[in-house]
Amino acid sequence: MNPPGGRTPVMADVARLAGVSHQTVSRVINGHPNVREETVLRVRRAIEELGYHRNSTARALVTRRTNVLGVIAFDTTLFGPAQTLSGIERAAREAGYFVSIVSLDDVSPDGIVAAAEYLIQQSVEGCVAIAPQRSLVEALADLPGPRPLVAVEGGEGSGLPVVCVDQTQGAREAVRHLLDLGHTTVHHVEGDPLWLESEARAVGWRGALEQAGAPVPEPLQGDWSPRSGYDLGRRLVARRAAGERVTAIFVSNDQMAIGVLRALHEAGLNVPGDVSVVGFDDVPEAEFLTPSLTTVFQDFAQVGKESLALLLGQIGTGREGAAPPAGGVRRVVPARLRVRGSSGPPPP
Amino acid sequence: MNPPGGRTPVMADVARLAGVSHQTVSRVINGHPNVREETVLRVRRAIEELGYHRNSTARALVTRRTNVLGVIAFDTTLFGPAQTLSGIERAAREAGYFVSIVSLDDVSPDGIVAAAEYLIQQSVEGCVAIAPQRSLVEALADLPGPRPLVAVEGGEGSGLPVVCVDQTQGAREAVRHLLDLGHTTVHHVEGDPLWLESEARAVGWRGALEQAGAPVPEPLQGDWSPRSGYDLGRRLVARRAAGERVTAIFVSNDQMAIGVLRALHEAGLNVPGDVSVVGFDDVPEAEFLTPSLTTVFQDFAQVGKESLALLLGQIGTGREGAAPPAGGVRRVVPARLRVRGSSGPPPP
DNA sequence: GGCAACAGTGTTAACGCTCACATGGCAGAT
DNA sequence: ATCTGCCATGTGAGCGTTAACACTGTTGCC
Repeated sequence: MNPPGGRTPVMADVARLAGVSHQTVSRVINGHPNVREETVLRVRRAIEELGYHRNSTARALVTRRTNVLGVIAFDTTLFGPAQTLSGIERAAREAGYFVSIVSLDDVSPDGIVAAAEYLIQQSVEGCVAIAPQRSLVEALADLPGPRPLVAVEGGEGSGLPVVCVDQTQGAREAVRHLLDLGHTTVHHVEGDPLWLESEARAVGWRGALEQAGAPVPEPLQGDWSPRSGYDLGRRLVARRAAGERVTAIFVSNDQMAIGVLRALHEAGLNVPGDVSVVGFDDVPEAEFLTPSLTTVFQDFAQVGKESLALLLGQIGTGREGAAPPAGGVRRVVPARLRVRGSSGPPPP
Repeated sequence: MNPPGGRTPVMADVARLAGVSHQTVSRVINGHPNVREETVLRVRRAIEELGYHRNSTARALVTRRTNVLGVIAFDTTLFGPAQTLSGIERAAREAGYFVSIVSLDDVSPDGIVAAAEYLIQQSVEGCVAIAPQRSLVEALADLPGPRPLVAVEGGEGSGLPVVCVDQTQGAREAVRHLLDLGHTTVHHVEGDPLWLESEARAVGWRGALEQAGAPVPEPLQGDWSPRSGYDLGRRLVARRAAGERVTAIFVSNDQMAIGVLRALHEAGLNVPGDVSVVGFDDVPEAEFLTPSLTTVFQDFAQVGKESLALLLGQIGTGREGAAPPAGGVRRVVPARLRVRGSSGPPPP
């Protein structure tokens, strides 16, 4: 490169080459209006020639804006979080922000503190927490962590602004769909009991049953994994063998539903002939399982977009010194039932 | 807060409160050895009291190290990339680096240039590209993008250091497994033809057939989606109906394999009785499909770890001014066949 | 007793940028 | 001719930190 000493070029190098002051270079870079056309061109050429790039660190130091947003996530390999993260990342880039992520290995308070510390260290301007667990949301709400902070799927009452899918409504629709088909009740395989989504879906399930005056069977607790679905599916098969009437199962996510389907199949039970199964998430393969899986779709991309919008709103108001929107900001994205082949009328 | 004016406290504020110079504060923060125990304590107390956090921007400016690594990814919602990203993130955090991600919406040259630009803007110290497509790798290798740069799954010949799973070996083992079971040949459903993984697996498939002297049927081109698997599965069913002997199918990923299974099922064909199916990826649900899916496991966590190690190595050598490791650095992580229920001997 | 070595601390100068203000020129109004 | 105002540009300070060096006082050794 051209600049003396082979350093990476700085603004002063560009200025020298273009025959202007460093301030004029700055003006050109930032699109300041009052620069003569010809000067702009000359500076641009110099920038090109030197391969100059603005040092974002120096800029951040003086403007006090890092242009970095943080994302705290729990398990980004799961379908939902991965989708949400992707949505956030896209929206952030469009808004001119960088995204720095930290994924937690476990929800221990220590881990959360460390993550919060980590993001503060990095001087993020704001943060989205994909925080599907009550303990995590609460810890984040109380901690002196990065602010502003928006929670995705965080339950109510934490005081944090929240964006979430209406899990309860989705679950209710799923269960109502099964009841409408003629089932006298619906069994439930829950997700990881620590997750808010699991809780909210269970609430929806129970609500729909109670509203219909249907009996509420004991739910089974899984952990989202296909294996737990399989194990609990076998449990349900055993209950059935013991005389309990199990004709419909609402499973809290699609992966577990796959395990349940497997257990039913092994027991020689037909889906939906003997037992109907409904999942949650609408993973891409749901449609192509055998039978294709009735499930509940969540618009994660929308969740990502909304949470970023909320966060940017907070950053904006924060900067203008206005009062942050009063405690209970909450945006809810609706869920949609997708009826497919795994649900049908009960056997006679 | 205590510091005058309600600003966020800076080092000088801490220094004043502790009755030392700002440099001593800096020493305490950075764990410099030559500070009296009692002074350390006093400074720590002052830090605590003021809620002081080091300004990472100022630090980065003077040390010329941002402590940020970039990750360029293509589609982080797919199983492989999501896993790899997670592995990278974890390894980076352990090494004391922040991770900034940018995911490409498409592989257009423009998009790539924009992503490269974006990361340079952010002054990343290095970058991992989860770049599964030839065009992407080549564009990145040629572009004046962020450096050092490590490619994950990038093919050979780009000159970039590469970490990848041995796709070809995995595919070869899968096909050999089917041939060993007695199949006279193995059909192949390819992934997205633009992806290197797809290419490498096809190479392994063809190689194994040729080595065994088996005929090489025309492969079918998919796009990784369950739907394409389904469509191509129906195509194979049609070929079978037309008299072609199709008893074993090697599918380039598990999602498509699910679609193929569905198509076979719809045609009344039994797996593995009539047709054997082998996938690739070993997604968590593979074991719980009906039948459980024989597939090839890839250790993505390992890939993430290795790529980060490679990148850190480059950053290290770069800093010490040593020559970068000669062109062809390439770390290969082995793939492992997981035999399950979807593969068996051919019908008589 | 004198001198080197070192621990413990302070002083000053960068790092590369933007902001606030200063300057000079030229148009139009007075 | 003088003033006002705006355009185009330059000058200087400062953002908060670390690095280099300078300065004390104590210890150890000949």
